[in-house]
Formats: sequence, C-alpha cells, structure tokens
Amino acid sequence: MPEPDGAAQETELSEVVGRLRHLIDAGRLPEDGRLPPERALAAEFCTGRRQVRRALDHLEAEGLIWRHQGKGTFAGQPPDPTTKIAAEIVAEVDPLGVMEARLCLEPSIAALCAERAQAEDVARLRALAARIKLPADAETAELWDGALHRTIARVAGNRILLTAFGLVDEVRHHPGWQAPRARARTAESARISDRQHAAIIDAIAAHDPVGAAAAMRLHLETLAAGLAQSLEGQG
Amino acid sequence: MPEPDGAAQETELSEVVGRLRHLIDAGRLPEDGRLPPERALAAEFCTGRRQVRRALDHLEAEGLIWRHQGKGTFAGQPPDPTTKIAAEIVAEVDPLGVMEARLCLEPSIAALCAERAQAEDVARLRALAARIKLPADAETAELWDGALHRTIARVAGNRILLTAFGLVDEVRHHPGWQAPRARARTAESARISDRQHAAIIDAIAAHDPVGAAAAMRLHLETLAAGLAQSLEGQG
DNA sequence: CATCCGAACCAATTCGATAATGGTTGGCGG
DNA sequence: CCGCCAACCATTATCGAATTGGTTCGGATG
Repeated sequence: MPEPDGAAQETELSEVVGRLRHLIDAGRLPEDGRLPPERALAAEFCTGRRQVRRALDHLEAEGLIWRHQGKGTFAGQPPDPTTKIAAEIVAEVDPLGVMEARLCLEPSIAALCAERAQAEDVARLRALAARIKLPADAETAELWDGALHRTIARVAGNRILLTAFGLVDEVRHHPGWQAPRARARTAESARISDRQHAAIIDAIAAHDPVGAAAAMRLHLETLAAGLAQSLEGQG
Repeated sequence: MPEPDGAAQETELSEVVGRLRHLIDAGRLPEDGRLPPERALAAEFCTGRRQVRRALDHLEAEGLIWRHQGKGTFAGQPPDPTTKIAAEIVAEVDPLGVMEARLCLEPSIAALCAERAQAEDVARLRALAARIKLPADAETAELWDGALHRTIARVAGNRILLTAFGLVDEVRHHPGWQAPRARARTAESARISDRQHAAIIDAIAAHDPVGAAAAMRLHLETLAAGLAQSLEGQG
C-alpha cells in the first residue's frame, strides 16, 4: 500500500478501538481491571503497537481506562488517595467497626444537615428515599441507599466530614463485604429502613437537629443489629 | 552479679530509659526519627536486648516512640496516610468547619475510649496531660495537646475513626492556621483546658462513655468559643 | 524449683537487582 | 515530507536476601 491512505487507517483504528471496547465490556479482565500489555494487544490484534496506543489514547480520553508508566493499563477510573486509604483500612477493620464509625459520624452529620437543608435539598432526599424501595434486587437498593446517606452528608455542608464519610462509605462498599449485607436485607428489614429513612428526612425537613440525629442513630443501630445477626448466623 | 536483685534491675532499666530519652531528645536522630535497631542499642549500652526492649516498652507506653515489626523504632507518633487528602481539602474549609468536624468526631471517640481504656492507657493519658502545662511556649504545648487527643483516638480502638481523626488533625495543623490558635491561647485558657483535660480523663478512667463524651464536647466548645473570639478580633 | 537471660527462631518489612510496562525517540521505508 | 517499527528511557512490579521487631526455648544461677 504505497499510498498513506488516512481513511483506511481510520477504519483500522476504530476497528482496534472496537475490539478493545469489547475486551473491556466482557468480564474477562482480572479482578483489578488490568488490560494486557500494549505489546501483547498488538500481537493479538495483528497490528502495530502504534495503533494500539492510539486506540488506548481514545479510550483514555473517554475516561474508560487509565494508564501509568511502568504500572499498566486498567479499566475504570484511576484510584484517588481516598480509595488507597480505604484499601489499607479494609484489612484492619471488621463490619462492626464500620458500623461503629458510622454511628459516630452520621448522627452528627444528620444534625448538621437538619440545620442547613433547604427545601430543595429535602425534596432531593425524599426523591432518593422513594427510589430505594422501587428495585427488586438488593444491590440496586443498596446503591440508592448509599446515595441517600451521601446526599445527607453533602447537604450537611462540611467538607471534612464529607471526606470522612466518603472514607467510611468506601470501606463499606469494598468487595468482599457485600455478602453479609445482602444476607441481612429482607423484605421486612427493607420496610423498616424505609420508615426510618422517612423519619430522618422528616426531622431534617423540620430543621430539628436533635431529632434527625436520634432518627439516624436508631436507623444505624437497626442496621447494626441486622448485620450482627447475619454475621453470627454465618460464622 | 549472681543474685537476681529486682531493685538493681530496676535501676539498670531506668538507666537505659534515661539514655534512650537523651538519645531521642538530642537532635542526633535521622530525619525520619528512626532509632538504631534494638540489637545495636543493646551493644552500645553494654546490656542485653531484653533490657532495651523493656525500656522501649516504657517509652512506647508514654507515646514517645512507636515501633513496627520489620520496620524499626521511631521517635514521635505513628504516621497517618492522610496528608494528601488533607492538602486537598485544606483550601476548602475554615477553622470553624474544623471545629465542627471535631465536635462531631471527638465526643464519640472519647466515649469509645472510655469503654475500652485499660489502666495503662489511662496512665499514658495522664502523663500526656501533665506534659501540656509544663512548657512555656504555646507551640510545644500545642504539640502535647495534639498528642493527648490523638492518643485518646488510638485507645478508642477503631481504625476508621482514627484515620478520620488524623485527617482533621492534619488539616488543623496545616501551616497558616497556627496564628489564630496561638492568639487564642492565654494563661487563663490554658488553665481551663487543663481542668477540662482532667475531667475527660477522669470520665475515661471511670469507664463512663456518656461523661467522657460530654466532657470532650464541653472542651471543644470552649476551644471553639476562644477561636471564634480570636478570629473576630482579628477579622 | 523459680527466675532470668541469651541465642535461636518467627513474621513483617526493607533493600537491591532483575524483569516488565507505558512513554519516547531515532532510523528506515515510502 | 509522512508514517511506522525498533530500540531506548523512566517508572513500577517482582523476587530473593538481609534487616528488624516479636516470640520462644534451653540453660545458667541462686
């Protein structure tokens, strides 16, 4: 091919991009989301390393992957310092320790939230609470539950506390701790949580810091009891 | 010395403790505060490794050093990995936000500490409190004050909360925030703080979580008031 | 027999050398 | 002049040996 045809190269590039996308979407990647080295990808795709790098540039610009010299290419978002610390902590705490930390933080956060919530904030909280009971699967419900608690922390308006909450949240959602939480969730516990969420938001809407803290504490203690029962049942 | 005279051993132990103290106080340690290995110290002091370890136990109980297997022995407090996060959020918060976060965290931490403190922990806390009022300059007093609060957090025995506390502490000690705190410190405020520290430790020693939390809250509210006055006076 | 100490052993970490990997440049072909 | 492949560079992972705090066992001593 004597003529450097730009169009043909474009098609080959998008071809490689497509194959990489498929590779990422399929669950064949290792646990940490690491992609094969660029040289291996070039060999597998029967193309040059150049094309692979261009395709990866594309995907990186989209935020689908991240790379680091000497480290490798990974699917997903680059880890921020919070996740690093969370990973360190995960090895040193148990689920009850996490609940303990939440019981320290979140009641006070709810109180601050009650002091500072605007009407629109309350509306957002109610919308999130409504979403929690919609999905049938526990995982999606967990997701919206997390969003509700995080929003409360954000409305509280203290950056340090928000970061601290984020730290706890990250440890909580660390893989490997999903099982006991999923076991602890039943239709009955979901109903109770829903009522407790409503009570928390009511206190926040009424600008009642003490009530919000108390409602949050009750909610977390209920969750802790369920978690303890689940752990005990499993061993 | 064929006779295992307990008293003589005591004197030799305190001798080693004294030499170690001198070694730490003198500025001859490397940048990271690392002490020589136990075996080297034993050789230098012409004694056995056991005596050195006992002496180091003593100093560790005082919070003057920290050790980790395979790592070494270091002067000062064990580091927290929160520096980067602290640097990020230090620009987004004000001193009152920090006090708010402390008011959220530390009363609960003091309560946990009261539940879990052993007699030796209480002794360490009292020793630290005693050191606060010794120095004339505010900076050294601040240092020991920070050590006291951090030790309370460590005794509380929850790794997540300790990290969260470390985060707040790091933001608090960020350069540029020293001035208002130094202005807020007077002989009168130091006396008040001293009494409040004693009250907190008394509640911890009595295993009274509620009392410890209340005493800590009162202490922090006093500090917050002084800080607010200082800020207001300066603009 | 009780007590204490030193040496050996264990577990966690660091350090150094090697290999692997993303990032970059030079030379060749067109 | 452009574009690509190969070699090279900087950074990181990896693995083994040495280091270091933590622990245990046997013996010396009274």
